[in-house]
Amino acid sequence: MDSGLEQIKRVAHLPTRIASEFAKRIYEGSLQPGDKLPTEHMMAKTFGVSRTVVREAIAQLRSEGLVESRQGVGAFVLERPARQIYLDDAKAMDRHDFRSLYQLRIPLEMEAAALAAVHHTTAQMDALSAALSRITDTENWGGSGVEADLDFHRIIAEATGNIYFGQFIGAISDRISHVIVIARTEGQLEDVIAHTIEEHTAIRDAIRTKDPVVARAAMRRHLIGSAQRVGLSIEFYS
Amino acid sequence: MDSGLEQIKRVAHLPTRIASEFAKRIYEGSLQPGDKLPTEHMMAKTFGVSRTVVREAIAQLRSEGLVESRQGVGAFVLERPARQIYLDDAKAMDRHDFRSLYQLRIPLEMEAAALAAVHHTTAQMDALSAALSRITDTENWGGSGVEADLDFHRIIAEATGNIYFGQFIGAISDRISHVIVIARTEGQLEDVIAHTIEEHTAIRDAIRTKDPVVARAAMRRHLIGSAQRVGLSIEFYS
DNA sequence: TATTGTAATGTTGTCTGACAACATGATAGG
DNA sequence: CCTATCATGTTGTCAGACAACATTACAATA
Repeated sequence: MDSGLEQIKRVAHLPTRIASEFAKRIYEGSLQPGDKLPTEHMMAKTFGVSRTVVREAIAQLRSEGLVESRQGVGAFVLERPARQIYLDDAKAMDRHDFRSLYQLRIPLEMEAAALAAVHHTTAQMDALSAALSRITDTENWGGSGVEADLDFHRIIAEATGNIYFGQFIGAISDRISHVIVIARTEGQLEDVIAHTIEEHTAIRDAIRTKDPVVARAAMRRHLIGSAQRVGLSIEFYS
Repeated sequence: MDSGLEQIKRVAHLPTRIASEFAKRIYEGSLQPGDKLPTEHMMAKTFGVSRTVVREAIAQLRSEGLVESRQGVGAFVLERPARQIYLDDAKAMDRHDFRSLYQLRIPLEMEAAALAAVHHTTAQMDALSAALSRITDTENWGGSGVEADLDFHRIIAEATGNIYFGQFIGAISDRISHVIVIARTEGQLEDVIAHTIEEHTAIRDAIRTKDPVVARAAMRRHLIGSAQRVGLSIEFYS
């Protein structure tokens, strides 16, 4: 089959064409979050298609997370998630996956601590101390304690001043968070809690020194300790 | 507003319910890539809805990349991309973004080289040498030369034996590849090429020694050199 | 017997019209 | 001023029709 002939014959699917047109407007900024799309009736008239085609196009945009429809009102452009990286979460994470992702997390978190030592702001140090207090003060080690812990790490990633550290470490945290919840619910020994709190405090203090080497070492110690506490043997060379 | 009342009142959007049902079947494996979905007519009868609702559900699934429709034939489940991590590429990458992503890439690639030194297979070493030959032999430094270069790094990531290294480094490579193409098109000095080839050869040879520390150091040297060659000053502590 | 052409049937793509359900704004009544 | 009702507009769903494409079966011809 001559591919030139096939190209001539193929007519683009109408809903996809219209969905692409609006996606383009959203991505290039001429349609902003909160903006209302034209009514279905108006779009059908403007593009010279049936309302069915318009509705299927909106179904596509909805599925892509770009718009939401409100019955009786219209379709509105959604805020695009600040998140620029997405980790597939369709499959439940088994122990091997967790170990693999944890292994990848280690060099990232260590580098983030070093960069945060150099680049943090006063506000970020305050936020880090607040997260540390939430870790220390929690009465729900496996619930809000995990949230505070992951917040602590996210704040460090943000303090690198490099958005990708924030994005990647945030994505990884989201993916492993429920595994950590389960691990903490199953074992709440007091010395485990005490070590975890001490290690986080040491990281916070190390970052405050502004010395990247010290900060990196404190994070390394915590990640090793943390892995051992959940029975993980992780090979790494950082 | 009492949230219990709101829960009772809210009826889920029909196309979304049907799309979710099929997405579930696809994710849990009862529908496999290549399988044909029931006809629209049959689905409408089975679910007791109009064909419009079914079509909007299929539009959603199509938009999620889970199915493709063939006119006159039916809708078929698509292969799910092996990729489990997605980097948003809606926005063009500027120099600052490139530097930030490169900064994050450094600890990952160094750790990957170390792990690859320990875990590589004979086939992976052969593939790495083949990619190295493609780098060395290319007459199109900015085209197939870049492809070979990124393949080289992907093979190393795969040789870690940890799928997340492959996924993350692959995602990053896809995102920065066209920037590298442009950089190489703009400057093709012979000593730049010679250094790049020598550094890749050193990495290949270091991984072959099975010594993670040596491999890590070779990758570090390359990443520093590579950054300098494109005029990037990157702060890192690995 | 093998190949080609045609007809029948089935399926997706699009259109039209109608009504249900929801939302908003204006107006009237207390 | 507040509440209820009505009118109008918009999305959600249904039903029917026809276009466009795909597949299969059967007949005609070499």
